[in-house]
Amino acid sequence: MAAVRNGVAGGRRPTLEQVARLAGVGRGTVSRVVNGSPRVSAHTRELVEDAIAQLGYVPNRAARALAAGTTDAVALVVPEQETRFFAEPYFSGILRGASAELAEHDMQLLLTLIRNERERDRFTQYAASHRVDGALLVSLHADDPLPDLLAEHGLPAVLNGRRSSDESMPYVDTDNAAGARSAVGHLLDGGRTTVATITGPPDMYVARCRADGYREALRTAGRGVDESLLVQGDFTEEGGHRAMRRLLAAEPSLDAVFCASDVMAAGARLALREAGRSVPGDVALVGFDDSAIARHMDPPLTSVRQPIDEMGREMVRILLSLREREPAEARPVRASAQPEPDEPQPPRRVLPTELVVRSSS
Amino acid sequence: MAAVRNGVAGGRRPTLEQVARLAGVGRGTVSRVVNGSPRVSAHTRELVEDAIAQLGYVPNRAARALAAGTTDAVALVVPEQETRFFAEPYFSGILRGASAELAEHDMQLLLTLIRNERERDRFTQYAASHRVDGALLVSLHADDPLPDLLAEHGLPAVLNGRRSSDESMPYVDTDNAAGARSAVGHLLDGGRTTVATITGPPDMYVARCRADGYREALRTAGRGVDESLLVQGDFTEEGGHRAMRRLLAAEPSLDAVFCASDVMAAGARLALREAGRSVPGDVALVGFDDSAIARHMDPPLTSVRQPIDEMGREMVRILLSLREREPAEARPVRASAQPEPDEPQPPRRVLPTELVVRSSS
DNA sequence: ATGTACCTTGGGAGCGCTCCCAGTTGTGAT
DNA sequence: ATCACAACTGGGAGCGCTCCCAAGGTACAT
Repeated sequence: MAAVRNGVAGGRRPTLEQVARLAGVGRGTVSRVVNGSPRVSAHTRELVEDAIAQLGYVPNRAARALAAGTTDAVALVVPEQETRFFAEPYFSGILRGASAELAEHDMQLLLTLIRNERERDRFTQYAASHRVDGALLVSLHADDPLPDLLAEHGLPAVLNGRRSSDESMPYVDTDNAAGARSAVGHLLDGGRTTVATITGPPDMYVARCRADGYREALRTAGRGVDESLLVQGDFTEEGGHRAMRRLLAAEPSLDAVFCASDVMAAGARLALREAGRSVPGDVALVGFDDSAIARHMDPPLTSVRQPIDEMGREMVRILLSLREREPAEARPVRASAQPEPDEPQPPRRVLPTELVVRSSS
Repeated sequence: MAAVRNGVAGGRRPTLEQVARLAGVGRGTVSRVVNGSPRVSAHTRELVEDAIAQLGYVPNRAARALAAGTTDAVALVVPEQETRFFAEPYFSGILRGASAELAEHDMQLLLTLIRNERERDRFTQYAASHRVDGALLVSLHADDPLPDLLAEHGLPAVLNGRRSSDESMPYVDTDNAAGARSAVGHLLDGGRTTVATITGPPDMYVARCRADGYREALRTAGRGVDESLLVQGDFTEEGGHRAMRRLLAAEPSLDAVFCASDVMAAGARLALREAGRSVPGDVALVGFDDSAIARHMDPPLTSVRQPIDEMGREMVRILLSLREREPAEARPVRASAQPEPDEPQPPRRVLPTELVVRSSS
């Protein structure tokens, strides 16, 4: 590799040192100016800024990372067994929100898809080598060891969605129960009498929340909850299809269904069509997520919208606030059950949902 | 991976130096082992590997980046005026493919969404500070200055899709004309007589290619091309809707339409429904992209699939090969029109498409 | 004047790694 | 035994930045 590093003229990128020389000041001063420290006189600052502009100086991030032990980058980690997650606007919403918020803080987003054991190890190593200042964890399964691994390495992390009702890590979630309540309430308000629901897998907390919301809405309306009207799906179209067929067979008088996801609603819609039931004439349908699918269904699907972009943004905000609390240094592994006095509990945020009414209900 | 990460003296992460001390060798030797250099005796290598395992050593990437001038990360850049791009499986496919290929090379993916001027500047700076070894550019407009800016900074880049027929940069594209030909050929084979097309904006090369494919297919079948059957859309649903209405008004006898994107096909479908035309009975419909929308339309849409994952992978492969040709060092800005003897022309790759036949045709 | 307190400033000391040049050792040929 | 040559190995010299301490200035009170 015969790299001729510096051409005679204009080859290499200018360094702090060169800026300092040109401005006639010391390195430290330039560093202060670049980092916006207030401890620089106005006059000197101007001098340095001129030199920076003249040279087109851009700080070398690698050097900064090495010297300061901070990287100005966070990882967005997506365990990706489920392609589902990926194609959904959900993902892109998180991405967009997180990216926008990070940009405002002049930080970078590292995207990490974890497909298998090997890639998880790879990421753990990466985190261990402190190439990122924190991690946003998305679509995590309850038994994923990743959060613990990160905590062990002293890397701050924020979850998207709780893994259980007593989530111990910082998280951002939507109010799934409230969303479900509004959906079911809407169906009842519309005069529907027999409202069923197609749920997600019960080992997912989000699915339980939505099912609970369904029950609460019925109780609030003074109706009893017929557990046979809760049928389990798995967040896939095929699962929604099966669930709907089962419902139709068991409960012919059914006139409304709340599906815990749009994708399942699409499957349910198909089953209804096959059974010759019209939507919303015979059966009203409501989904969850307000995805592209919802808009393109026939008829367009009423659905519960989550403020996804905002979730992404909020995750970043929390992550950054975390960083301020505990310096990026690897802290000793401490019993996580024992919070410190000035850190009463991990920050968390639950965002509201909104019902988008379309013609399926 | 029960690495005993920190010996008695907890706290900091082990360094090369510590590994060297423990193994009783020099820093250079450990570095060689870590980087898989062959110039180390088997015995010494074993010694070092033991020490690494014992200490749970993970190289500090920031230090490596600084010392070696290389970062083991590439940026995926998405100028995002068009949300379209983002929700589509197209994006996630590229992402998935690129991520998988990068993981195999132990490299990281930096995702950069560029929403405005400010963010573009930010990225340019970032690239200039050499925090990435290269860039994957996706969904670029023909007049985007980004490629030139990157070239100026000596940062290798690969495009997704050509900007014109004589693209000067390395790129990966699909054979859009061939895809269109197969779609239109399929419609003709099905006995359709009056086949129209809804095109994309003519200032996008991809749109022109698909329109050309449409023409070629007609000619190949021995039919003339009636230019009034080419109606311009803009890759949005609304545009597809408008275009279809125009077509229906101008050409009542029409019995097939090839849409240059699924999204436009969805709009067209709506217009057909409004006009009381059945699909595929009265009018056959074919889209392009094979997106989620295609599968969920009623009836499911026949569409042209592109090997998107593979495109992402291939982009990374090309980028890495580029890196080998020209060392990451900032090379002197050279006249780009003057290729070097050992670098005849930028690498490029055009991948084949596949027609996915569903019930809309 | 002298002292005190507070700012600003320069620059040494690393951060952990790679590069590369000697130095050391081992091998085979003379 | 001697020499040439190759194969290993150690460690100095940075990479460009931040951190931090001490030096120098300035302003005000004593």
